[in-house]
Amino acid sequence: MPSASQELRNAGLKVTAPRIKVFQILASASIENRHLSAEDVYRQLTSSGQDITLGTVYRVLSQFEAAGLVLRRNFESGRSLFELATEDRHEHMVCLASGEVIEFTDPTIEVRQQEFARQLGYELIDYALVLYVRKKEPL
Amino acid sequence: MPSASQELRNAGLKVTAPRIKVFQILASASIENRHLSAEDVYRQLTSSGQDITLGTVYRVLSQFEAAGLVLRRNFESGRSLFELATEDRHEHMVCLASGEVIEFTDPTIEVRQQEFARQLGYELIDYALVLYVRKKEPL
DNA sequence: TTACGTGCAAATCTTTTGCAAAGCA
DNA sequence: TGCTTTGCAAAAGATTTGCACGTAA
Repeated sequence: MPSASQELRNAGLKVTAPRIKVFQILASASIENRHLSAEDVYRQLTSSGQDITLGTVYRVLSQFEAAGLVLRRNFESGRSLFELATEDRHEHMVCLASGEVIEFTDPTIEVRQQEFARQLGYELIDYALVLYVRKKEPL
Repeated sequence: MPSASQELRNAGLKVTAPRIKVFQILASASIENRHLSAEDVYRQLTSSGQDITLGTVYRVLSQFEAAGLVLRRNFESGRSLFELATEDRHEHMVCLASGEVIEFTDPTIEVRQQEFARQLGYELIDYALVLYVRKKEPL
């Protein structure tokens, strides 16, 4: 796995302390498949003694997004969630009760949709799928 | 087609002028498959001489959402878009070349996703699917 | 050195809310 | 009449931005 500095350089971004820190937070969150708000990133940094501004976190996240390092999700209204961009496709399931975001993959979805588009005379370039769900209470 | 007043009564909402007006705006937008922001609804009303507050538009839209009359979408960041809830499900296919929007339905999609959510312990409430495609040139 | 990045705080935008007046049933 | 709804304006929450200073290359 390339270092944060390396990733930043590859993306054409000047290497600075705030960018490295934000990248590392996102990278470790990525391992647990978690989506973080700007506030989340900010709190994780300040609570571990790091010195950064919320405004800077927003600026860094926007730059990362523009550079293709990060994806911004707007599942619910009111705030964006950020996740490190990876090569693998995954869909999102959003729990309407808790706001929790679950990632899942379904290899057949893409195939089916490719087929669907093809039948109508189109080539499938990309797609967005979000399931809105509610956790079932055990009876 | 039932009147706005009738729809409101059926939903258990007291019939008031602001509610009727907002419902009618959404209904006419629905014919063209357009999604409106609260601001859009507000402007359409005030610009046609109607007297209403943006705050009231928000309150009415939230009540409609709670009553199941309206769906709130969060496609892009920053703001919600509202559309009248209808019986029929349809997906959207957006042509990246022409910008054309094609509606389509696939009865198997919902079934498969319902199954998927169930297996993970969730109940599927709704989902959003957008295909980004490109028109194939006949060779 | 020099253009770019950051801290700080104020500004902006969307949405919600408290309160008193007005309206539906 | 009694409870709900609305207007008005202020509040709240998320995100952006202007400016002066600091810093990577």
